[in-house]
Amino acid sequence: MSDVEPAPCLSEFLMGRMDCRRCGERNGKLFSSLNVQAIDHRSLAVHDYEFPSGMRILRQGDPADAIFTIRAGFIKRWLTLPDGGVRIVRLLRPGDVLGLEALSQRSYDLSAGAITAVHLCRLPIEAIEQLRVTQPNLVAELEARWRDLLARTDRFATMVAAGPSRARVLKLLRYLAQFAAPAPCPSVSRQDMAAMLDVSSATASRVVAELKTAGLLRERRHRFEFDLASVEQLLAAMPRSGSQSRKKV
Amino acid sequence: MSDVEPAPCLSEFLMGRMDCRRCGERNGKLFSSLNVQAIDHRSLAVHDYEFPSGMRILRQGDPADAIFTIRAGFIKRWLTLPDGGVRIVRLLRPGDVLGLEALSQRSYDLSAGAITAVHLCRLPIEAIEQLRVTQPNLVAELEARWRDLLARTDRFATMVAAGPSRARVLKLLRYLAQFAAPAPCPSVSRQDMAAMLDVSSATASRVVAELKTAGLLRERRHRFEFDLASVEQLLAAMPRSGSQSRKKV
DNA sequence: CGAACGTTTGAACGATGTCAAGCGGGGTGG
DNA sequence: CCACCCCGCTTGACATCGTTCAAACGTTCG
Repeated sequence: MSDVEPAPCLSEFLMGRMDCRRCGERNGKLFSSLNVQAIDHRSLAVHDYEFPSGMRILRQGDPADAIFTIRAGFIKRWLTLPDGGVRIVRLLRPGDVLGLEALSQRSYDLSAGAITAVHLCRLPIEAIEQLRVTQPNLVAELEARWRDLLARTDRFATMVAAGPSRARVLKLLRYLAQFAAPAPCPSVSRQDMAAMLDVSSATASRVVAELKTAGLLRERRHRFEFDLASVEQLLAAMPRSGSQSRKKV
Repeated sequence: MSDVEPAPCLSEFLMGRMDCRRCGERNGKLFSSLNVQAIDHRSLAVHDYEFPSGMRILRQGDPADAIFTIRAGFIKRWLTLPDGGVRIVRLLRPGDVLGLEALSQRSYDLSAGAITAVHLCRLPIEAIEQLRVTQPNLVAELEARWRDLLARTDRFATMVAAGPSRARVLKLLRYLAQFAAPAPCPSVSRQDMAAMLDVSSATASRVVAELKTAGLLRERRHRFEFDLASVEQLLAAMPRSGSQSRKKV
């Protein structure tokens, strides 16, 4: 599942103009406290898009003129190192906002790509700025999203992408299952695993392959299907599941 | 430099009541756009504190009723894993705000400790909330700080705490020097290095020791003194300075 | 002066990254 | 519609790196 070349223009995947009222009904959690009807839909259209799995959505450094609410599917955000290498920095899921940095910067500082097929709404920053003055709760909403993003990043770094390599892969599976719930756990390419965990793709491949031959995991239709308890058990049985970490503090 | 036991009460380190006007003069960058005189100093006192190196300042889970601006010194923030292990998640420096999460949560979600002697101002959240309504730029200021914190965390995880263990230690030294500038590079305990980089303290110790015997680094008065160029050079000469990372994306 | 703790250092095993070759699937073009 | 090709996955062999374990040293603090 490699990344597809960038669309010359997002409009290729434009589905239509959104009716925010209806969206609010369906996705109670999205900007829950927000009265989206306050958006001046005449001048600032909210459109929704569907991207196929693997599609690049944002490129690091792109001019940032909108944020996106994720209505369905999973997204990865990554950065490109000076040497050309790639590191995946976080995952986003339905209910998350993609591209928050657009609200205080003029360019995206991470690339974004669809891990699965994705459905999202594009909100021009002008629309948000407009709401900011009329909707006082929006400020708290945004603040909570920043905080949540940071906390998730911290947790991922310490609880998933740390410890012995093989353990990291297992922890990633556990994380993915919980992260995706109630949606099924999306399958992730070995290379993406490697880029998330800082392990070699060979190691990622080996661990997954071993789980498969042990009958504990299967991969069908771009889904990982496995028994969470078994993975937990393997992790627990693992010699020092990732802690030469000092206990005393 | 282990962590000192928690102070029963911060007031032990209370230096006095602050005059925000004078503080603003000295630290142009702190909440630069902010008119701190708008704080009602009668009811909501701003006090400043000095902590010795090693002192624990905040404990994960503590009730969060204030943020702190860092006027001098360096601070680490860490989380305690379920198994009791410790992972240092980020560093803060003069000009940073400690405990931003207090503004949208009722408890701190990371512990904080002084890496060096530290001087900070305590701002009750009530004071900030008060300013929020009178000072419209404060919202943007806070948003920028969240964004910055996240970007720094991303960068640290990908550019410092990744790659071969020995390279991580070197990258940490490079990072520290740049991070601390123009202040001198503070020395960091091998255990803290280990907790930041997810390597063993033995490895951290070995790399530092080797640099010392090579005459490239010395540790005096809780300072690392070394030639940045030499460390860069070592890193460059390092076999694959941390990239089995895929190039193509 | 003793105890506690962190650092240093050695030795050895195990884990993991690198390299390389073979396989398989999906997409493209004939 | 089929064949080929490209790319990612798999898998083995191997060398190296890094963790673990353990012991000794030094320093700080009581």
